[in-house]
Amino acid sequence: MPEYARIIVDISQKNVDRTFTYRIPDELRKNVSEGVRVNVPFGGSNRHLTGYVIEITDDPAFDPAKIKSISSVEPGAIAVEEKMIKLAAWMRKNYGGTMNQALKTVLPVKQKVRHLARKTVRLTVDRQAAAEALSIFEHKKYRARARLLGALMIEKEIPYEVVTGKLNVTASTINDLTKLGFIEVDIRTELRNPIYDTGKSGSDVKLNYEQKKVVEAILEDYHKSTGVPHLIHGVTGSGKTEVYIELIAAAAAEGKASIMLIPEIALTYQTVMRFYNRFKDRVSFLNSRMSAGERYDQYLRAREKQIDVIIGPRSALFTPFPDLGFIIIDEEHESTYRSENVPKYDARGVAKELARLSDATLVLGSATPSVESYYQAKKAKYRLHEMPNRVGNRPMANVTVVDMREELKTGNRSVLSGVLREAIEKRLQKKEQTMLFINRRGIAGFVSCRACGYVLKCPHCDVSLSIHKGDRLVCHYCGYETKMVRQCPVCGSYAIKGFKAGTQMMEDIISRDFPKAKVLRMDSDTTKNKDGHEKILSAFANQQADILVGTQMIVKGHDFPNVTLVGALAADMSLNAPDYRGAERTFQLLTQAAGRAGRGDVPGEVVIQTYSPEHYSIAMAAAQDFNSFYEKEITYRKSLGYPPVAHMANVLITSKNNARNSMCALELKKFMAGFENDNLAVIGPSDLPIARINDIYRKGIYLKSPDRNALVTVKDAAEEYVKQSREFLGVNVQFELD
DNA sequence: AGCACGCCGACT
DNA sequence: GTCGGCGTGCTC
Repeated sequence: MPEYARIIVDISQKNVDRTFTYRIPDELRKNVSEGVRVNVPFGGSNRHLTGYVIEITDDPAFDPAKIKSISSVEPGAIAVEEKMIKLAAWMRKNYGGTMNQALKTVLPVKQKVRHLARKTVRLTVDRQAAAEALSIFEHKKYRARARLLGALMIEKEIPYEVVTGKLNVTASTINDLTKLGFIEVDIRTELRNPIYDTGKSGSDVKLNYEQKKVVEAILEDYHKSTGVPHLIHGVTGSGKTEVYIELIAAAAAEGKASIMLIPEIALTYQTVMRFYNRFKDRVSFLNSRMSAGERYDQYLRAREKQIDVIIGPRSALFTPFPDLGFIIIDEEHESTYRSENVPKYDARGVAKELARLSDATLVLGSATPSVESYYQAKKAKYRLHEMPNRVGNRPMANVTVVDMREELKTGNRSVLSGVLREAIEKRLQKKEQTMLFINRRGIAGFVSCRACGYVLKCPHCDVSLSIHKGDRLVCHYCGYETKMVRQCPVCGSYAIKGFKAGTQMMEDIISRDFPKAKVLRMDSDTTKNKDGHEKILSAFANQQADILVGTQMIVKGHDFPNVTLVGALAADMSLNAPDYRGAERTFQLLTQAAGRAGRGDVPGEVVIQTYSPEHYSIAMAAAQDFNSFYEKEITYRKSLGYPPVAHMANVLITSKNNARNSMCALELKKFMAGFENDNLAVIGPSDLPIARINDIYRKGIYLKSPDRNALVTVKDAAEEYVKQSREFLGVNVQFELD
């Protein structure tokens, strides 16, 4: 029977920002659970504080004689924070990590609050009165009071941290002087609004029949609070955004706010303006360039019900709206919805749980839904809405697949096929634009010796170094940088050269082959500085270039009315990725790329270059046939027991010590193998594709089971096992589910 | 953050 | 002696 609760008290101060252990009295036992708000005695005078239960445990982990008891459970409706803590508890359970890590993800507010509390200390009496008081204090040897008053006579207003820090004046002194009427503590909480009114009035958009039907269907469920998530499968250009806007407006009319997630890269100026024109200052946006303070202001505006909708990347999910209507996830198939950091959560899963906790409705939308989501829709766990037509019935693009093996046979050794070359030539003549997208995976710009084949590698990671502008070699994983070498360090040959990064190489080839064309390049290199994205994209939109060469990032989100040709190079590169999602990713990329062409009045043309034209992901993308692709893919997943038919967990074991890491991986595998049965397989340990990053060695173990809960059980047991075992000191074990 | 404890100068 | 400001350290 769990006896103790770990509690975080509601004081935003660094030295108490940790858990304290309290006893759970018998009569409260059934009311105390993770996320509940409680009252506890705290400190020498046992003053009453509220706190949040973070964890329930049997382990006191503290001198039991000194442990106090929870005095009461806070009754009433679920506070926003409480809901978020429940969400954190759920995330920890489902995605691993510690409760503290989960909390930090969910309550960024808590971290920022102390930086934001812009408190200042100000003099409230005139100079003469202050001078009089100062001389009295000095005479009486009241040093702290004298210090503060003296400082305030030079500077009328001083930040609170400076007073307690540099001036070394304690809160009690500040209190006393406040009571005596000499000073005042000023707390400023002015909220910034990142959107500026352009004065343009909102244009009323008329929904077409298809859009109206979807909106009505979703609202019907929404009003009935069925809790069923919705999946909108709408081709590029079918007008999903208008549907979202209608839903958000409908919820706002009832005083409920909505969260809309977008892949960060897709938050373009056009999107911002569309929402702004409709919702004015009742909409807020989040992005990674915003300062912590600005972001925190948006959270406050949400809590104060000043906004009806927030739009942002996956972290926007944790906006503390007291009353939530819709959670919308646009482009739900995007990989950016999976967090890279612990807890390695999937925003779609978290959104579903948050919707459940808030009695809100989840809406997923995509032109190429993820296999997981579509599978849920097929099983009637999600309600599916199809939007197969483009707004205004614009035609779909014509797609040509070029077999690069045939090109080679006919003597074309260039990366451009004859078909694509001709098509580009035609666009240049007609003054239309072209986008070339390269599946970058696998063709990074590594450096190798032509004489002995030696490849330059990062001294800290098991990856090859990439050559960058000038003669620098860079590791993409740890940021290690060095100068390009002239001579092979192994055989001494001078024939050591870099294969340029895919996009850079393409840019050079295009410039050589089409000397008259103006070319823009977009990849992680050219977008590194602030607003790099926006600059390149707007230059291209303003037709300052004929051809845009880039990585996957160019196929996402943007509308360029004058683009009539899209070329996909090395389309099959992502097929060879070492995981089961290769085909899905390839299909999605190509379909999205095809959606970029011909959005204007001119029908588009798409050329897909590949070495495996027969592969279903490429053939179906060319035919723009999602359903056939899905059927093939789900059959494949079924036959091999991959998600979403079965569930998987990746266990990542990392350590600075290679031998120890391998040993622990084996040890852990042995432990988990004890759970194996007909329904649960443990595979590994195995070397990861990158066996070392930043001098940290990495091993992987995989668990497979049709029952997700079975995986959670093993995960919990293994985490406990690792915590107990001394051998795992210095070895990090992370779990990632599906 | 806010409270108690112990130190130290000042005043009765 | 003792009163009261001040600084430090701790809070389950």
